Amino acid sequence: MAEELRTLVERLKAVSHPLRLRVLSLLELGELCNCQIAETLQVPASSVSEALRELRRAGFVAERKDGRWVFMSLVTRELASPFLKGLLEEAAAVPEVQQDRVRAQAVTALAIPVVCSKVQRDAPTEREATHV
Amino acid sequence: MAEELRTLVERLKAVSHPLRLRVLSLLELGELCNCQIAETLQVPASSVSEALRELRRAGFVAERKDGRWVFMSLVTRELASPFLKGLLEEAAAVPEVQQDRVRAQAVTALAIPVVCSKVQRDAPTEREATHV
DNA sequence: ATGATATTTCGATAATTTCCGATATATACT
DNA sequence: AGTATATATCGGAAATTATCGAAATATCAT
Repeated sequence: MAEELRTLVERLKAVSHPLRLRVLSLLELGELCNCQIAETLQVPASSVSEALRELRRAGFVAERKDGRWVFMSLVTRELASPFLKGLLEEAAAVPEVQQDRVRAQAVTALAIPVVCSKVQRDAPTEREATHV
Repeated sequence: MAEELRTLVERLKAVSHPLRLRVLSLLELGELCNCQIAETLQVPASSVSEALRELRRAGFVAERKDGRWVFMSLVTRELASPFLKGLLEEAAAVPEVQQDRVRAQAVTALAIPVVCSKVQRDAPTEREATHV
């Protein structure tokens, strides 16, 4: 063990960001692909991709490629981290995060190709949330 | 309860910084004044003051004025926060933080005026030890 | 192969953060 | 009063980060 100070700070920075924190909390529900997250959070797919890259660099998230989709999930070993465990617990109480989870359930109920085409069409133009 | 996303992110940002994290961890030992921290960590007193301001803004730290000294301490209510508790636990395992605590014990063994004059003399010249 | 589409990287600007010496403010001591 | 000293604030240049459309890359479908 014996984590370096810089490493711990980098991990903290990785989650000190609204989008990245929301993405991290979403992944508590299980693995999701980039487009499912983009659709759930109503943000550009490139922003989600960048958020996931940072979360991966910090060691919180792992990827599993399946065809043209990349499924991201929490690294289970990380869930032993007292800090991450506490953070996820605290984040789960945040209203925005809870709303995201409701949206995610609607999104994951659909087949992935349906969701992703939807992202292609909607994200750049429509920015008003479909309620919730 | 029901913390806002923005609030949680601000709290995370406040500790996503090497100096601020070291200061926060030092305060686990008990209340310390600005100059004791500056001497312990060998950084300019103004940097410590700014670090403490951010930690105060985030709600982690409270001040108690006593003459020309300002003693800072952890807000005990905050220690109930799962995230902060986990973070402090994880930080306590970091070698740099452990070394800081050893230094702090030497510093707090001295009378405060002695320590503070020492800071006045030393801090501006010694620059080689700074990371961050 | 051609086209479609999921994801990543790039580019470029704007906004924010960092750092610390210098200066200001506040209290103590004589 | 004046001097000393503890802390806070300021200034402002450098570094870092945020953002998202556009372009690039990779895979699937026909």
